[in-house]
Amino acid sequence: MDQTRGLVLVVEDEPAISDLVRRYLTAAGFGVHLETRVAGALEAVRRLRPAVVLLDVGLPDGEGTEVCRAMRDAGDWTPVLFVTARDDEVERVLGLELGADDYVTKPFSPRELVARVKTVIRRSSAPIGPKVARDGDVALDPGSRTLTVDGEVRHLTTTEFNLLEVLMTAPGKVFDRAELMSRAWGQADYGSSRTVDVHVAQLRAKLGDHCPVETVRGIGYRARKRT
Amino acid sequence: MDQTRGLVLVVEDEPAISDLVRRYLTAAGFGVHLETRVAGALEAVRRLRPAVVLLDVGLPDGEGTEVCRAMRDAGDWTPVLFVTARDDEVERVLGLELGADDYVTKPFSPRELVARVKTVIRRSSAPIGPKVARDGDVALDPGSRTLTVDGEVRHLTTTEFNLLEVLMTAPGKVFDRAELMSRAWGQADYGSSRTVDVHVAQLRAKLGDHCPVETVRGIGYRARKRT
DNA sequence: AGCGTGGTGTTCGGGTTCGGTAAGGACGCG
DNA sequence: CGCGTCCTTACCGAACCCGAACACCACGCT
Repeated sequence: MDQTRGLVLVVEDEPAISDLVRRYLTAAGFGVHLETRVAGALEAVRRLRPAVVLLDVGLPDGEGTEVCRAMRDAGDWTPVLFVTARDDEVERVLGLELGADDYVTKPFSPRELVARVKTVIRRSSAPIGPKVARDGDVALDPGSRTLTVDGEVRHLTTTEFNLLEVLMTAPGKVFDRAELMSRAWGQADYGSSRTVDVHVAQLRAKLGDHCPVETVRGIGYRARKRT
Repeated sequence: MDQTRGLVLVVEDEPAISDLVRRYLTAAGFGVHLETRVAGALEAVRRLRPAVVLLDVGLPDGEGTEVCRAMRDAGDWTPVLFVTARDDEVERVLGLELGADDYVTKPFSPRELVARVKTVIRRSSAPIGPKVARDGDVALDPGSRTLTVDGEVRHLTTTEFNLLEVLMTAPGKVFDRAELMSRAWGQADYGSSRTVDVHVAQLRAKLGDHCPVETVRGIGYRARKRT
């Protein structure tokens, strides 16, 4: 098992899930180390210096969120990807305080999990410095989760920020609504709902003329490409 | 039957369903191979190397889950999409035990099925470079769904873009009107109407002299072949 | 060359689909 | 209980597709 792409620390107590995750991650070229408790997790992070930590929220001896918080308190900003059982845990996990990088909800598609691990790594291994997506006057900082327009900070809700982040980190690329749902909400929704549209409208209202999001009729949306 | 978007292996014993699925997938540009038994499925996977496997859970000679498990055990990570009859099969199929990539429950809308197949393929395929179809000054980018002529962006409607994309991704190949309808519109039914001609006219109007679409009298249209 | 026929280019209005938006309910949080 | 946020629904205007109708062109025949 070579780990050409880096080591993933998996903290998960259910063997059924951890086995599955291990198989997929190793098949994708990652190394995998497994912990089942909060207790051992922190120690493992320090010792192994993984590229990503995959954290189950519900563990036998505590919550995965504790691990993340402890890491951040110790100055460790290794990317963390949460696995949540219920949707209503999502809000808590994705809050500003915690510093989670992404999350997936059970039951999840293993392949999607791998895809998210890859993107998290790619994001974190990008050139250091203020990692901001920008478009003219608009600057988006995923680290502090803040948006500045004309040098002036504007408040965005969690959903709005996620949505704008997805769009602006791939300028020019067109996302259909299902894909936006999947990326910004963490769950796929193939029903015909106008949720995405409403939040895009919110973004436009808040950003005014600066809003880089444009409509692609019949398909979805995309962020204006900087030329 | 050519398969511009890849081959889908459908394992399904009910002809009513498999016929429907085949129609929609081929209309969407996928190649389709049908198996009705667990027995033949594995062999087909090995031989045909499909881009996706669409597995019915309930088959005459076993469960579709066996196929998935056998594939994974053999080191085959081809994306698998399950079709389940009952909701309570979902948990078992998705992630928790098996490593399916997605699922649909009967009865499903064919449109949704196609959307999911596309999603699964997108997730599994490696990060894509900008694959642009070009002809001289004309460049077509499927990712951003933009058309540039002489470096200047022109707006195309969804239908126009799809049509031009179909033609330009197979330069030199002649398409009759029914085939164009099927590829660009995603539906097979075709009365004798002049709809295609109208949109070709629109393309020519928007692209002017640069338009690579030429008429093949008595047959249909083709994109000029650049060598 | 003239002419006829079948195929194609083009125009245009009706009907439909799609996206913007506003209003209201659900939910969690303080 | 008030507040903020999210999601749904319904309505409306605009963009767009389609089909028909008509003009035009290519080709073959006399």
